Amino acid sequence: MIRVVVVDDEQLVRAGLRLILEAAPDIAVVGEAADGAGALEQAHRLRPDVMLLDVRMPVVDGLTAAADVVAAGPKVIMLTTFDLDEYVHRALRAGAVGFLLKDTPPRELAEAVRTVAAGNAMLAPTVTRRLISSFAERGPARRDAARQRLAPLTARELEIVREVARGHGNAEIARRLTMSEATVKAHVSRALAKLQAGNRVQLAILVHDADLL
Amino acid sequence: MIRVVVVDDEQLVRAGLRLILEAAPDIAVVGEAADGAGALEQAHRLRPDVMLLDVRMPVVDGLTAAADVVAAGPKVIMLTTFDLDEYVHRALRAGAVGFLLKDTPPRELAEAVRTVAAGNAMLAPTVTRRLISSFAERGPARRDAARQRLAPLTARELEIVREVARGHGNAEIARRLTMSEATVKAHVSRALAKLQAGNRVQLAILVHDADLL
DNA sequence: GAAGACCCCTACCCGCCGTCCGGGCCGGAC
DNA sequence: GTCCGGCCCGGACGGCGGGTAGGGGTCTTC
Repeated sequence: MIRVVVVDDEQLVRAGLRLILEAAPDIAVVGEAADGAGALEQAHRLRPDVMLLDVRMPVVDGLTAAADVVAAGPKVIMLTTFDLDEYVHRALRAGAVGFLLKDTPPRELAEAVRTVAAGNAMLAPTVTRRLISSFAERGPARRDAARQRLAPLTARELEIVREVARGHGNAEIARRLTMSEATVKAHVSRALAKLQAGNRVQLAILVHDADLL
Repeated sequence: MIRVVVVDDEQLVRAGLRLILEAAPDIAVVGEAADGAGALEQAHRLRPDVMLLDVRMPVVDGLTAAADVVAAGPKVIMLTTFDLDEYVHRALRAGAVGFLLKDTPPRELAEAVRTVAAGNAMLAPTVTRRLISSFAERGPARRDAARQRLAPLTARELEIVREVARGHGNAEIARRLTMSEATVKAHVSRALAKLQAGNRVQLAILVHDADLL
């Protein structure tokens, strides 16, 4: 049985959600709250599996409460009428694993609760669409290219280049890896040649684009 | 009526998908193909609304064909047995708006076709989950912090620091901005002091985190 | 209109970075 | 065994990078 708490400032909405969810045999609504503060309190006291959080609420809104609720244990599904980008960003950064519009069909809402309880994620289709495009654009396009360029490096060379990318000087790198500064320079030089780079800055950029830290 | 083409190398799978989809009154399977080449041909000839593409196929696999199919018009939903990260990355970069596992329930499959046809996106829950976490991590958290650190720089200093972040040497920067190399050094030096950085590499990292190029 | 603040530019000195050269070590090929 | 190639290490030299000091320009502020 999946234990759910419903949070919304409008009692009518809470009642509606409760009706929808309790129609499912494997879902039980064990609590309700009317704002973010109440949500957090319920999260600690009832320890539900899933929490449905309205975005806009008086006093403490859902987005503000989300991070604390997530930290308290429950999976969080955000509910909203408008899928504004800013809402989505903040919600996902806060650790929410669901983001649904209030016009979601009842069956999908129950399905979302199950999906989230199982450790997966569920987003409204429009949200998914934009998440994908933001991923495809600034996604691993450059990252994979950078990794491929770094491929010819030796394990040791890569290790040193990563230190370079952290902004460390040769002397410091030498201390960290317990070797002579001259050796560090040699490795850096070899890396520069292999990657056809002129600067150690360019090495750092490559490593950063490749996401290695 | 949503017009769909099903692409899979196994005839049995194609037949199964056709059965599932044609059970829906608003979906019609208008074609089939057994590999990526066939998929592309059908995409051009039949101009379907949606194309279901298996990832692993002989000759031309689905991931390779996806980009061309997308360019030809149809929305693409990828189908696979395993949701490997690499598959997902390539598929989304190729422009696919759906990524489903083959164990998806029939009802959801039809729903995915409708969702995609309507211009939205549909991913398997496990895929959504990882997409979210990759988004939350590399969110604008660090970007804004970096921009704030760069704030005290003057316009000119920022301009020069950006050149530094591109991996250019002082002499080259001097040529580009038509000034003396000594001047470039002075600006860099000021920037280093303001940002409490020890290296020009650290400047480059800041600029990159701030997303300025 | 003079002082002050800020920005932009320049010149010189030193330390770090990068290059070139070479040696020791291990693996496989024959 | 011997040769060969790749990888890791080290030393000595030239050039680039960074620190310091100072001059000129414009805009505010009194």
